[in-house]
Amino acid sequence: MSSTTFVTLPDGSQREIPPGASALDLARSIGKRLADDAIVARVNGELYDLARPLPPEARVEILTTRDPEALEVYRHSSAHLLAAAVLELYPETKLGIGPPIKDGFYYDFQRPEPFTAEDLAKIEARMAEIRDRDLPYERQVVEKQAGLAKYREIGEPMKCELIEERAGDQFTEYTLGPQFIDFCRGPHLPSTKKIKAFKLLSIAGAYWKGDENRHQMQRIYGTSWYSQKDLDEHLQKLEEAKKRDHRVLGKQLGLFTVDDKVGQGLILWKPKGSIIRQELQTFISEHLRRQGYSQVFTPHIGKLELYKTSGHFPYYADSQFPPLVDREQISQLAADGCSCAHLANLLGSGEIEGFLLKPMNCPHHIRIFDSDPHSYRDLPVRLSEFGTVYRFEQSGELGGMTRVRGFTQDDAHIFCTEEQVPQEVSGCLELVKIIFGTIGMKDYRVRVGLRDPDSAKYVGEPEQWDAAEKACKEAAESLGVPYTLEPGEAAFYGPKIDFVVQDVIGREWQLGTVQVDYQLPQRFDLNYTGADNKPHRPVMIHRAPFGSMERFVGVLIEHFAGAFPLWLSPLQAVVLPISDRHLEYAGNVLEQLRGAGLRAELDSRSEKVNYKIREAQMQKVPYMLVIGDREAEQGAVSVRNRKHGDRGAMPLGEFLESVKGLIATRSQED
RNA sequence: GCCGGCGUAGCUCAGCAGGUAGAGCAUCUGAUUUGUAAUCAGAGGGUCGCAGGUUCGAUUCCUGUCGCCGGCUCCA
Repeated sequence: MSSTTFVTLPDGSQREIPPGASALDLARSIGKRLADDAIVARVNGELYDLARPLPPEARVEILTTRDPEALEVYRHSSAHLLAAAVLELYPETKLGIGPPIKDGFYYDFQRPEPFTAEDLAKIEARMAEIRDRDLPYERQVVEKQAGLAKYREIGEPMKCELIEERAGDQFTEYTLGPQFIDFCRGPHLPSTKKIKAFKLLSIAGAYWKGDENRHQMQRIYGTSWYSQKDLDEHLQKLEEAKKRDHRVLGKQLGLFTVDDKVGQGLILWKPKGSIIRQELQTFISEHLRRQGYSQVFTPHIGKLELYKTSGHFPYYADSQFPPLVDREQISQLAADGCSCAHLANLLGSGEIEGFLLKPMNCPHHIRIFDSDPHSYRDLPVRLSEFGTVYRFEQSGELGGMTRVRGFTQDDAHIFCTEEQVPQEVSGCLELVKIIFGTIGMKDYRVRVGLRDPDSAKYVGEPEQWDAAEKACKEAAESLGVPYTLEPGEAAFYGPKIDFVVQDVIGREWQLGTVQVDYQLPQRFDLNYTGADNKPHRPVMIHRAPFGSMERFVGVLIEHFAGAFPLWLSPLQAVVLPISDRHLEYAGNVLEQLRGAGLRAELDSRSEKVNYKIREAQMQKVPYMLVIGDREAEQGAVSVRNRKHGDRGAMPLGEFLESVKGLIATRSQED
């Protein structure tokens, strides 16, 4: 054992401290402030508890509240505090896992009784009590077998399972007070009193190890922060987010509705929402024409056989509506004594011919492509359609516009030669970039879904996969935004590039997607005649830059907090006469606004302007045109902008020119 | 699909330890004629999600069902 510990600090300076000294000792020797702010240490690249003795030679970095990793440790320790409180109050509870997560932490518990909201308050109070006891989080190294025996004895079967799976010959555990002990890699805070502000937020069900075949546990979610102020701000932010929720705004602004008499997960677009959708479709159609796409229309159903050929049935039978079967066939089966159970089996296995509500548009487009012979000179053929598809999502997953059972994709399929793939993929990405740029959506991430080499669920030749994955990676690269490679995230027929955004409560949604497919052309035996006068197999690219109109508009509502840019606003201007004697001129103004192509309305109610303004403001109408004596005399309008307030009077013609310009360029300003 | 919570007027919500309900906003009517975020008054509006059960009596308690919310699982 060396007689001194040599420490190198981040600035390169070196120190010698007594052997067995900890990072906390080191911090104290540097300064009280640092010691107070210290959360955890990074020692030779590994995170160390502050109290853990340093090795003889150590590069040490003290992590304080400024470091993101420190916050994770802080929240991990908060999770332990939660578990300790739960065990004190409900000793029969069994522990699962309790990691930190974005903005907080959770812990999974198993207990016969469900936790209630009142329990949560009790647990929170007990957490505060334990926190005030100033208990240290103590790290211990134990031998695997001895440790296992101990956890078996205290009756923690899930901990035993984890130890069996994850531990080497030794593992670490952390205690908190005389009772609480947890198999845990750590590190943790030095003491509970470091935890300043926390709140338990919700209870939810969660399968043990995320496996729906295992038992279900109760997960308690919480959040913790370095100060009450930070916590309050975070809670405030959650409140604000609720107001931006597209389900709330969609109702307030009259954009869409879901009616259980129609069915779960089926969006009814109200007139105002329909305008937004229509504008988006016009917008994208312009770019499709520019990029040489052809538009097609196809029906909502197709023969089951079609989807057997494509492979969608039976791979995805569970998430499809069952096939539509004609009456005669049903009667025949009944006459043959077919039971309901048998019928269900036959339907499930696809042994009864029928029609399927289409889960995807590609088979229809493929049949259009194949309805004519093609030469290499024709390629690429780009077929686009705002095609509505139906998927039977699990009921617990449905909600708002982001997860639905019927939706319209801004879909297209490109049939091209293998050589054309890279160029076509980047063409698709360019389109996505234009769309996101126009909308002003910057917070999206790009996910390149690659095949998982271990899995057999993919179809196609490895060489083709390699080529397609390469094309996707290069295209993502050229996009100039950060992207992640995600093995195992590919579609079964090919790699893909996805665009993922977050909603107001932090959930991620996939929007646009570009997928390279070598598989379907083969399944459908597609051909084109090459320059060598021989048949060749085309490659298909599936792409939908918005993903679906439903999800995209849902995300857009939240992105704009309901205040859509002028070109997308369902109502662009509202005319507000001050009194009845201005009605005639106001009607005149309305006519001219509409004549210029604006979506405008007249508020002719006998209310004060303030009242009308308030209403228009809450409806987030971009322009309010106040009409009084002065305006009527001068042929002017007084312009109030929803964001900038009173802009003063101007001639109507001038106003029209300015908004027409903003609309034509799809400006984000108004 | 699973776990938990919730479902009262168009909306947001109150109420009921079991005696068939109330506010604000919205709507309608009247008055007011108004200058940049709510003028005043009056009226109408609910088989308390739906179906069973317990009870003299259920919006309230129980069961089932449908839907919504949070999470889990899934997501071509």
